[in-house]
Amino acid sequence: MGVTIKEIANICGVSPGTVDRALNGRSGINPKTKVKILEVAKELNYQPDHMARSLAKGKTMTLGVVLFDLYNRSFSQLMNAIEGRSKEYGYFVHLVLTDKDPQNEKKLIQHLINRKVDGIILFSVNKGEEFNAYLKSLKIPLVTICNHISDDWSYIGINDRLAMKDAVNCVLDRGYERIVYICPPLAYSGLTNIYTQEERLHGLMGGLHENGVSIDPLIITEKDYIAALDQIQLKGDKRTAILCSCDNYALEVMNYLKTKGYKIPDDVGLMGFDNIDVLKYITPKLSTVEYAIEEIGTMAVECLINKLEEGSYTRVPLLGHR
Amino acid sequence: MGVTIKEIANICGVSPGTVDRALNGRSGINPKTKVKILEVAKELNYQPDHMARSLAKGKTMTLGVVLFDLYNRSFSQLMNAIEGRSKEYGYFVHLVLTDKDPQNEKKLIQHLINRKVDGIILFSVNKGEEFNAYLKSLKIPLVTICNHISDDWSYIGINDRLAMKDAVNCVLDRGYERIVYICPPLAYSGLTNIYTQEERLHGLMGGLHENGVSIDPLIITEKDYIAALDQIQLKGDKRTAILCSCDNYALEVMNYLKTKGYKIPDDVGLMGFDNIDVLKYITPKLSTVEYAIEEIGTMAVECLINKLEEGSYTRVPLLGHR
DNA sequence: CTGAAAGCGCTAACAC
DNA sequence: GTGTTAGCGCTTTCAG
Repeated sequence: MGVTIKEIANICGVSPGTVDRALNGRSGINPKTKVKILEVAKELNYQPDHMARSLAKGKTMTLGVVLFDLYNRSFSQLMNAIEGRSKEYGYFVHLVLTDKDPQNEKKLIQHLINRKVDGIILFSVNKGEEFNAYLKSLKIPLVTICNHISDDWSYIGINDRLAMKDAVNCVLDRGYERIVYICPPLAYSGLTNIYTQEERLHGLMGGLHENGVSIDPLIITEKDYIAALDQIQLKGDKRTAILCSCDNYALEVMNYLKTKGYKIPDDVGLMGFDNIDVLKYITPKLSTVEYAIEEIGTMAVECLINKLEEGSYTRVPLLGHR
Repeated sequence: MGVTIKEIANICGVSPGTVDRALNGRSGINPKTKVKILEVAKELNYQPDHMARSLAKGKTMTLGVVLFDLYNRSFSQLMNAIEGRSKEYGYFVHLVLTDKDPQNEKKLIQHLINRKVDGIILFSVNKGEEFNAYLKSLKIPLVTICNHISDDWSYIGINDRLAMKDAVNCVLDRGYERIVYICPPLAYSGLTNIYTQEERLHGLMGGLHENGVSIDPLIITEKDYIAALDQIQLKGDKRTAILCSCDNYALEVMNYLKTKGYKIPDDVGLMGFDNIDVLKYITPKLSTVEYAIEEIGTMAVECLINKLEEGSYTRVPLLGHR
């Protein structure tokens, strides 16, 4: 197919080794022969075979990225950021989507290993000791994002707990006295990795039980949370606010509230989490928790590449929110 | 690192060739030795080195995917579909994002070539004879999506022209007599590949000049189309409809109209294109043109893989819309 | 400064 | 049926 190092060597009357020296700027080569080789290479539009190089060097300059899907708006923003930053460092990405299926995830990680990616950025659906041990056995640099697995790995994310607590305080300040919390993933508690969601729940509970306040929220974990919500009396003597563990749910709830004729935020309060970019088109404005999702992506890349090239993980502080 | 075919050969007291036969189900091997080899392989958790295999076979089982970005909602839906379908066929994807920069795109395509992807799915920002010749020189199976380049390649997309024409007719039926068309990409006419946008424009013009109708639309191609729109008197003796070449613009326009206090669709008509999934959360409901964006992705994968494995492109008819 | 040669791990054609 | 061997294209060590 393409022109090889060998052909260039033949044409220049030198050996493949010398061509390699010229092409890769290694030392120990006569400037004149180097120039000539480079000329010929350019002439022939030589393009190195990445595959062969990787095999020889044992390094692929590829990062594996494991995400749930690209439907959730945050995930595509995340991926966009990861792709961009990786490219800047000369690494490229190998994206696999698990669809939140733990078995699938294991298979796909194994696949990335077989493809000899240099490192992995993992938004995991698996959890637990066994899985952690498996990851360790892979002996590959790995950075976890959004869902924590264990302290064996760098973790990039925000302080979800604190963020949700702040959100709760904000809601209480506005005078709501009754809280409905929507978080379907909690139904998978113990089954899959819902670390982020659990953190947010903790934040919720924390916010509802301090500073003299003590409110017990009504927690909805049904998959069909709209149906569940429909069973609840939303207007009563106490003003109700519906908090959602992410904007996606909040948007669905908003649609529901609209069809029911409830006014937001007067009749019912509503709050999301993530500040996905489409919110700017939504009316009424949805209250939410904002943080830099792209930054999670870029930090993950930097942390991973740092590990690859310097040999150690950098400790990344939890990112901010507001 | 991992256990190799050679080690297995040693352990089983056979040759690497035989191990290969067992592992890859090739014929000409004693069932008994095969069983033994497979056992040992499983025991040692043998994992084939994809890199080495690719080098030896000259096939990577990887598809390169070239998109603008993942910000546009349609693009992430597209990518999600591509990843999923590829996986089903045992191919994996190598995603690169051009950010609509033609030079960048060329660089990234070259990169995919160097990585020896088996085929490419291309949503191109480049166009023209020269670029087409370049693509041909690559001698690699390639499928174009959304933006047409030339008939040298399979093209997967919808009949944008007809779809827009239908949309226009629909708008006219509703009694609007003045049309503003928003399509900033048209400013790049001749510079980058805006095939899809041009088709939509043709559809628009077609719809406005037939069946006795003859309306000249006001076409806005400014990057800051909101500012441009702000210069225009929207309420007058003739009812105005604003058509947008995609939902993204329509959403921005809707925000603008809301702040100006215009009622949609009474004061001003508004129509988008794409039916991106977030529209279901938008009020008032945005009129739009719907088509199966995921299908473009899956068809592209199938068309490309068909070419890879059968050796010929399948002709894919333009997909439907409504 | 340059060449020769051994490998990276796997495949496949050709012997035995 | 099985072993041998020559690659795939590039890197790298060791002589010279």
